[in-house]
Amino acid sequence: MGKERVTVIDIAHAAGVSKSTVSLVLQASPLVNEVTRAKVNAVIRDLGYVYNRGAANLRQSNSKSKIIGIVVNDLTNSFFAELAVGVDMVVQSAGYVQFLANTAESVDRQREVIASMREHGISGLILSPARGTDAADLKSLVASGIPVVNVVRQVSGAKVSSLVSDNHAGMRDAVRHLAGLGHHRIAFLGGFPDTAVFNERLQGYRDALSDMDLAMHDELVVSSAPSRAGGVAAIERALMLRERPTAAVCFNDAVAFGVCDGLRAHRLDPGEDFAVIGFDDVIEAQTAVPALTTISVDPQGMGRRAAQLLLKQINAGRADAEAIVSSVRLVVRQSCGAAIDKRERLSLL
Amino acid sequence: MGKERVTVIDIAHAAGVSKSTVSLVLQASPLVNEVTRAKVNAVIRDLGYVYNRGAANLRQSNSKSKIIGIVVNDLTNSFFAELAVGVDMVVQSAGYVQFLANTAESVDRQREVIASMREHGISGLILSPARGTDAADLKSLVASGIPVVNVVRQVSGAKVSSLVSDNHAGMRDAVRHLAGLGHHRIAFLGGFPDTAVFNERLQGYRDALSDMDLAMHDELVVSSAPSRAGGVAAIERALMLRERPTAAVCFNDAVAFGVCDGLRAHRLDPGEDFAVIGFDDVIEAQTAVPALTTISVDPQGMGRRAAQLLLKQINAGRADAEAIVSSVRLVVRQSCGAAIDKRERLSLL
DNA sequence: TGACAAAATTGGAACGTTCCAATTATCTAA
DNA sequence: TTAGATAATTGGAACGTTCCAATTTTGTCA
Repeated sequence: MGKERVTVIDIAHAAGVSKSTVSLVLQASPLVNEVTRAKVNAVIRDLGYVYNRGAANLRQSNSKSKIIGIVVNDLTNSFFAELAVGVDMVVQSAGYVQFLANTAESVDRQREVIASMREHGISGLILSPARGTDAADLKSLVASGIPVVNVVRQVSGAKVSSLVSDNHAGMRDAVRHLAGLGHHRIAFLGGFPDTAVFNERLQGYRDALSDMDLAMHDELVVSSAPSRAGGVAAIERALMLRERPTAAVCFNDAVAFGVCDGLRAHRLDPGEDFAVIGFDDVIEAQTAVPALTTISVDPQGMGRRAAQLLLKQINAGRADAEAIVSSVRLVVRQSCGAAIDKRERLSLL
Repeated sequence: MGKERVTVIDIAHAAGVSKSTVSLVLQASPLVNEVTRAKVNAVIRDLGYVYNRGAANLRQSNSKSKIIGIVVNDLTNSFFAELAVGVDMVVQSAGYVQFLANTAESVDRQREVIASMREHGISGLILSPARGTDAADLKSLVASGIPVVNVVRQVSGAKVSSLVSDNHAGMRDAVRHLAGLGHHRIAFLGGFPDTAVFNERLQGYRDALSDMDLAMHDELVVSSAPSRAGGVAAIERALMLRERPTAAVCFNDAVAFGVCDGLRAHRLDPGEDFAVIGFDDVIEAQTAVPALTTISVDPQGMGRRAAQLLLKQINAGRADAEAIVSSVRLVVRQSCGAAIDKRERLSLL
C-alpha cells in the first residue's frame, strides 16, 4: 500500500492530459482552462498525489526551495524558543518550512548545521550566532547569495542584515527608573563580559549613572553565566560587598529570577527589600511572584520581524544588508518596588 | 561572486575524471583509488562545491532525504523546547537535519505543516499531536510508509509508534509521597480533562488515594489550562473550599509554579504551609525557590529516545509500531516540605 | 466560410545527482 | 608474455519536475 509514489505523469495519464498541463495546474497558472483544472485537481486528490518539491527545486534555476533555516545558540532558553515560534508563524504562512537547529554555543556545531542546511538548499537563514562566531564563518554563505539575517547578536564585519534590540537604551531606561525611585547603589548583574550584548548593556548602565549624577563603582558590576544559576551566584557576590547595593539591573530575565531566588535565600524580599529589573520580558516575567519589572523586547515579535525581513530579501532577489535596532520598553511590575513601595507605605503610617 | 553553482560536472572537469568518479568519492566509496580521491577532494575544496541533496535524493529510489520532521503542539512550553533539543542532538549527529514546526494546538495548522513536510520528503516524523488529532489525520502518512513516532500524547487507533511517560505511576508516586508525609486532603490541580494524559494522571491520583486509604473528594480535583496562569486560577479555587487541601499534585510544572505564586498571594509559603508537587521536571524546577518537588520525565532524554527509535525504524526500512512507556521518577526537593519539614522543626524546639 | 488572433495544450530538454553495465588499466601467476 | 582476474573508471539513462517553443483548439469578425 502506497509503495510506488505517484507522479505528475501518472496524474496526466489518468486525467487524459499532458504532464505540462498538470504542472501548470500545480502552479495555479491562469493559462489552463477551468474545466481541465477541475478535472486534474480531482485526479490529484483521488490518487493521493504529493508534490515533490525536491524535483521542482532542481529544475528551477534559482533556489526557491521554500525552506528557511533558523539556528539559535540556546533553544532551552525560552527567549529563543519564543523567537523561533515567531519565525515559524510568518514563515509557515508564507508557505515555507523551517529547519531549526540548536548550536548550544558551539561554533563547530554551528558550522556543521549551516553546511548541512546549505546542502538542502535553504533559501535564507536566520541566525543567532554562537559565541565566537566571526565574519569568516558566514563568508561563503553570503558569497553564494543566500540572504542571512542575524538576530540578537551581531557578527562584526559580516555583510549580513541584523536585527538586534536596543540594548543600550533599554538598560539606560532601567537604571534611570531605579535612580528615580531613589536608589544610589545599583548593581549590574550577570552576563559574559566578552559579548557585544553585554557591553552594549553595560554602556547603557554607565551612561545612565552619569546622566543621573551617580558614581560608577566597578565592584557593583558582577558578571556570571546568563542563567538562573548565574543570577544566584551574582547576587551572592554582590551581597558580600561591605557596601551593599539596594537595587540591581540584570543581564536578562533568567538572571533576574536567579537574583530573586538568591535574595530570598538571604531572607530578603525582592521588590520590597531590594529592587530587581530584568531584560527580555520572557513569558514567565508577568506571572512570576513578584511580577518582574523588565525591559520588554518581545522575542516572538522579534522572530516575526526577522522572518519578514528575510522573506523580503528572498523575494527581492538581492539582499543588501540593513541593520535594524528594535526598540524596547520598560515594563514596570512588582520586582522593582515601584508598584508597592514599602518605604512609601511605611512613611504613611 | 559565486553566481553559478558548481556541480559534480565542474569538479570532474577540473580534476580530469568523470562525474561518476566524483560521485563515488562523494559517497566515500572504497572503489576509488586513494590518489584520485585526494585529487578530487582537493578540487572540491578549491571550487567551494556544495552537495545538492535535492538532486541526489531525486535519483535515489528510496527517499533517504536526511530530513526528519518534528512537530510539537506548544514550543513556548519549555518541556517541548527541551524535547526538541534532545531530538536535535541525536538527529544532527546522525547527519540528519530537522524540520521543526509549532502547531499551537491547531489541528489545521498541524495538517498543513505535515503536508508541507511530506512535499519536502521527510524520512520520518516525530509528532506531539495537537489536541483533537485523530488517527485519520495520520492515515495517509503511514500508508506512504513514512515512520512516525508519537511522543507525549498518543493518538488512539493510529498504527504508529509512541513514546509516552508513565503518567499513572508518576502521579501515584507523588500522591503516595504526600500521604506518607501525613497529608490527608491532597488536591489535583490543573490540566484539561479531555486529554488522555490528564486522565492517566488522574487515575494515578485516584489509585494512590485508595492505596493509602484516603477518601477521594471530587471537589479537590480542579482542572485549568496547563500553564502558570492556570495554576494560579486552580489554587485560587481550591483555597475557597470550606475544607482546604493541605497539599497538591499538579498537572505539570508550569501549573505547579503558578500554584506557588497563588499561594504566596495568599501569604502562604509553598513548601512550608502547603506542599506542592509538579510533573515534568523542567529545567527551572531545580533552581526555583522553593526548589520544586516533581516527577522527572527528562524531556531532553525523551527527545533523544524518540529520535533513536525513529532512526531505527528509518534504517530498518519497515516500521512496526511499538509503544514505549518511559519510566519516571519522583525527585524530592523543597516544595513538598519533606526536606525542611516545618512541623517537624517546630516540634523540636 | 476563411483568416486571424487568442486561448489552451503539449513534447522534449534541462536541472544535478546516482546507478548500472560496460570499458579500460593494473596486477598475478604460470 | 599472456590469459585471467581484479581494481578503477566511465558514459548514459533515470529520478520528477519546470520551462520553452511549438502546436492545436477555440473564438471573432468581415
